[in-house]
Amino acid sequence: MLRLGLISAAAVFRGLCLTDGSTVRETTLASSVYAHLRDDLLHCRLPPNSKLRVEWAVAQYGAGASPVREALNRLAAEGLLDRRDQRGFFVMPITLEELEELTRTRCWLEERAFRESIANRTASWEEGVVVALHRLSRLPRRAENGTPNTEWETRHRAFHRALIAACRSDMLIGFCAQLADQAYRYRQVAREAASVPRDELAEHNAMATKAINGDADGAVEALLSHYRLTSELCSIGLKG
Amino acid sequence: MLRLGLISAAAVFRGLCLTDGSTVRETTLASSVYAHLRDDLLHCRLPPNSKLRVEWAVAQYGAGASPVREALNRLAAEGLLDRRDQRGFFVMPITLEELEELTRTRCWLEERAFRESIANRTASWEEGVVVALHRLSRLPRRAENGTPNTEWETRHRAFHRALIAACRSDMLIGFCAQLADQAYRYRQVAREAASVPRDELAEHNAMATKAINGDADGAVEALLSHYRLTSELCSIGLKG
DNA sequence: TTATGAAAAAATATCGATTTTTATGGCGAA
DNA sequence: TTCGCCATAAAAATCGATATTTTTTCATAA
Repeated sequence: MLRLGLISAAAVFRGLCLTDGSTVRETTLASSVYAHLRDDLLHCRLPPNSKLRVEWAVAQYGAGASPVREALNRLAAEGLLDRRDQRGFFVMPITLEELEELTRTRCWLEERAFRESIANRTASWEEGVVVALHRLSRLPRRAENGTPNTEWETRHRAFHRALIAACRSDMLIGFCAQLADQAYRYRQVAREAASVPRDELAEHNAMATKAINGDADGAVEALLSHYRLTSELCSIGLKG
Repeated sequence: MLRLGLISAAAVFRGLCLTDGSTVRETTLASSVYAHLRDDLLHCRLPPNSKLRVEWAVAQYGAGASPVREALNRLAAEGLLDRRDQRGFFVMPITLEELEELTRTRCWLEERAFRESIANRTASWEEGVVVALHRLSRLPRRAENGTPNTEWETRHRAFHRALIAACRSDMLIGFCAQLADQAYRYRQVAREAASVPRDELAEHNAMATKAINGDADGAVEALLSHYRLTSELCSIGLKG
């Protein structure tokens, strides 16, 4: 069946290029709406703190209320939306306090995951890190005109996932992914104070190399200062 | 409007005594169904690995497909259900491997949360711990006939929440709560090898006292052995 | 007997309309 | 003005029915 009427172009095709993975063909409308909404939330195309009306989403994504509400419920459970009974859904706010809590929590969890990964490292884990780093290094972070490079973001996410892949806890990896989603929102809205020059490739190189060499303390130090610097730049972007 | 027909008694009243809190009056059908389903899942009244048909839940909880599906989507996002597009929802399985991963992850996160809580302890945090411990100590874990005491479980959860309450990360507290939910399921299904005698009050006392006295290492050691022992008993119950 | 595939049954996913609740906009009174 | 209060509008929540997909059944052929 082909749905017609007041629908956006995005709604026609049940697929999407995701931030944390490749293009996927969604099988249900609910999952399609979920993926699109998630992408719009991560890129802060939906303003933080604003109300997200069901009717708006219905018109925007070309689905009925049922699949839209299912998608909204998922996103609320993941912490990207705030759900209030009888009141509707709201885009989670962006605040300095939340950024600080997020950064703290993220450093705690990623340090543990990274240390476990290093302690349990195998050849295939090492290879995954090397490949992810190589792929990341082949792309510029932004285009010449300063536009963020979506593919770079995808590979960046994949690289950090590769670092902790051997930690032996899918649950912990999932938590880290949730925190990475939140951090992504902050980077988008703050535009990360692009003025400060930064050699990200060197940073990524350092943490990967040290991890592979079994220098856990050094690797963790590199990873955490990477996150803290990013957070600091976001913080500047938020204030300024 | 009053719904009639093939509905269970539970469906009539939009309220519930929750495992991790007191009785709440739910405001929407979706939230009511969510709370009931969650409770049934935590107590393994819905068999692990079994299919959870939407129609069954509709009949069981006396709501339409829309609110039921919203509830199911939330529970899937929280890791209590497995959602497969076009296939439906399944109760998450109970396996030895998952128990081990769960225990590992839980120890990592709770240790961090506990250490932070102790490092940032305040008078009101200490008082919260003391009160929670006292309340827990006033109830038997089981009735004389061996029936688990629901109120004890509630207070047990509250006690562990109190321990990490000062960690300065609601996100981490939320993750710990999710892991506690999972652990609760394992304890229910394994019936926790009740044969082994165990002085749980002493265990709780030890971790609380050490934490309040600022003995972080000792408190963490007490907390983690508490979790590991429980996990071990569950493991025995699962195998046997 | 086992594999195959179409028909039937069952279950999921979705829509369109209705009910219920909340938010809004005057309008008169303190 | 500012506060309440009712009528209205808007939005959320929910239902009942339908469309779509998966699963099962069962007859038939290899």
